[in-house]
Amino acid sequence: MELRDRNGLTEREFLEQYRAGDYERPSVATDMVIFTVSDTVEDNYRKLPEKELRILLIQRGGHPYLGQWALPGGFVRSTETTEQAAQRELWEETGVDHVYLEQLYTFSEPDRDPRTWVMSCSYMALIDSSQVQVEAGDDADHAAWFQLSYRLVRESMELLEDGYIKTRQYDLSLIHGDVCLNAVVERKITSTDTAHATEYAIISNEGLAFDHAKIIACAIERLRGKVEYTDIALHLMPKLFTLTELQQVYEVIIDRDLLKAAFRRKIVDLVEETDHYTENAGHRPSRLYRRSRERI
Amino acid sequence: MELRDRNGLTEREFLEQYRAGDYERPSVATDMVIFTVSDTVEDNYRKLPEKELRILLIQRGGHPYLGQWALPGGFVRSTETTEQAAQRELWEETGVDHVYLEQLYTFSEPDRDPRTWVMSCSYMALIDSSQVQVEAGDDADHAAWFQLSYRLVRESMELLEDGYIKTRQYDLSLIHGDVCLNAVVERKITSTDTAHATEYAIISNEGLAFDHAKIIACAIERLRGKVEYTDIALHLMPKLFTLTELQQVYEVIIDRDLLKAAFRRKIVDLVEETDHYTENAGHRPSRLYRRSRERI
DNA sequence: CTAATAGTGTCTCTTAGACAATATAAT
DNA sequence: ATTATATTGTCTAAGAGACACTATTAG
Repeated sequence: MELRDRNGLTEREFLEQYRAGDYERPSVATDMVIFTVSDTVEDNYRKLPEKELRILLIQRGGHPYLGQWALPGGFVRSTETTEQAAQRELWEETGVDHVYLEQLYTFSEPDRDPRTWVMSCSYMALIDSSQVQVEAGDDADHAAWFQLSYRLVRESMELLEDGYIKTRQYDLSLIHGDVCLNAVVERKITSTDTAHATEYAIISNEGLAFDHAKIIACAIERLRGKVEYTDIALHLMPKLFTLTELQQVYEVIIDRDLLKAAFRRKIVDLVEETDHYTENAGHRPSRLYRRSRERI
Repeated sequence: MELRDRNGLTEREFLEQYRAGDYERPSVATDMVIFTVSDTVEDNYRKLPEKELRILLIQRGGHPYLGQWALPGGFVRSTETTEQAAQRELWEETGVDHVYLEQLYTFSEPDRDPRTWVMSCSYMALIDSSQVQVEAGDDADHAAWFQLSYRLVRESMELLEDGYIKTRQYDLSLIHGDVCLNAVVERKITSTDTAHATEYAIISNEGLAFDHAKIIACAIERLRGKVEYTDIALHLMPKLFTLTELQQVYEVIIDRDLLKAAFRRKIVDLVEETDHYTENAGHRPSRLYRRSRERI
């Protein structure tokens, strides 16, 4: 049972004498796309407020990208996983603790950070509006919630001998008060008999630091995809909500209107009725629901 | 336009004087789950051979995990992306160049490698059987294709106050000749109003190095998921194939039989007819298809 | 002819899309 | 009563599951 390697060492002996090589190592950071949904103001007392999708950004106080806006993030420590680092970062920035958290993608272009070799393991977090207390973090941070929109603006397809290249350009726009950030992100899918790859590229970018436009694009696409076939959207809802509110959240995520009857049939198993109703709405009250504990 | 930070430095000045901190950095490796599909031998001249799903493993020649089997992989260099490292590794191990390649997940438990702090950015590759020339790599490598099976063996659900914990245990079995590796991987989904997380854990493990049982489980689940709604399976097919072969590949991936008529309706848009047919089959010849260049 | 697979037709049941009808609190 | 939303019903078209029937080759 005492296996020895070609130098005659047992595993214990090998590990005791092991010294890490002195080849270069990257720094590894986590960057987080933290989503929430908020109500817009509505002055007609009878009308329901609309929903908007927001993410948290932090204005950079030092080089590089001084003054520009970046995703919250930080370096991973040798005593934690990337996920724990993300959770720590989330807590530091928002004071929120237990949320939906999902790893997205690891970005590793060697020159993505001008300082040094930094990989970013990105995460997506969903927090419900009732947990977003203040206007986020301490003011020193210049943290702010930006309204997000992400729209297809160009689509093209090139046919090759044995496959195709499909290119889609999306307009990413982030708005917080007077601050308006804009980027165009391209998603290029190459698919031939012998290869298949998806690449993101930043075509234009105003005010977003690093390659964060790519990371945000990646997050929205994941969120849009998962909304269709999971209960992920329910993690953006408070404890109690109406079905119309839930539908609004779906609509703001996929950026498309849904038919009420079909929507309700689709999500009926994801929610549970309660005996509570909305009050003082200026119209017929709506039953309140909560996330289902059964199924899925 | 010349922004200066709190020390009065411009970005160029800042980057020139920048020295990476001396905090600890992880090594980052890529590990690859390389899938292919092969025919089993069939002696009845009339019967079609069955398909089996295989992945490439390499027997370790040094500590740690001496003699055990590991995924092909290697460290990422500071001049390349993780994806390029994966491609390089793939080329070194199989001599195959352009294939379907997809990032899976970054594993970062600090103690996942007993030598030092190593994160693994894992990739899945699909190569078609016609590209698998020899029995893989040089013999010195002890590389081998293992037949893979991954089956749900236990499922349980615990209801909580505000959610549930769903636990699934899968039996992972890898066979190559007389070598038989077995592992049980648990997938635990915790979902409450305030949190949501998916964790993998290795319950038992015989002969697989590191946390590679987790990585393999992650890859199969991704493959199974994507088979349902993309044309991913077509990257496992040679240039020309019959619809029955394609159905066999679907079946071996999802480990379930499909109905012929329904299957053909489902994939009709993913393939294109050719004017070629199988020959000498001992029964009615079958039309050969190729991957569609249109659509999707 | 026989064995084995190839390929197509059709019935049913379920689901998605579209639209309509009815219900109800606050002012 | 009016307004705006809540909730349910139904028609249709499309799709998935299940099964059966016909076609075609090597030997």
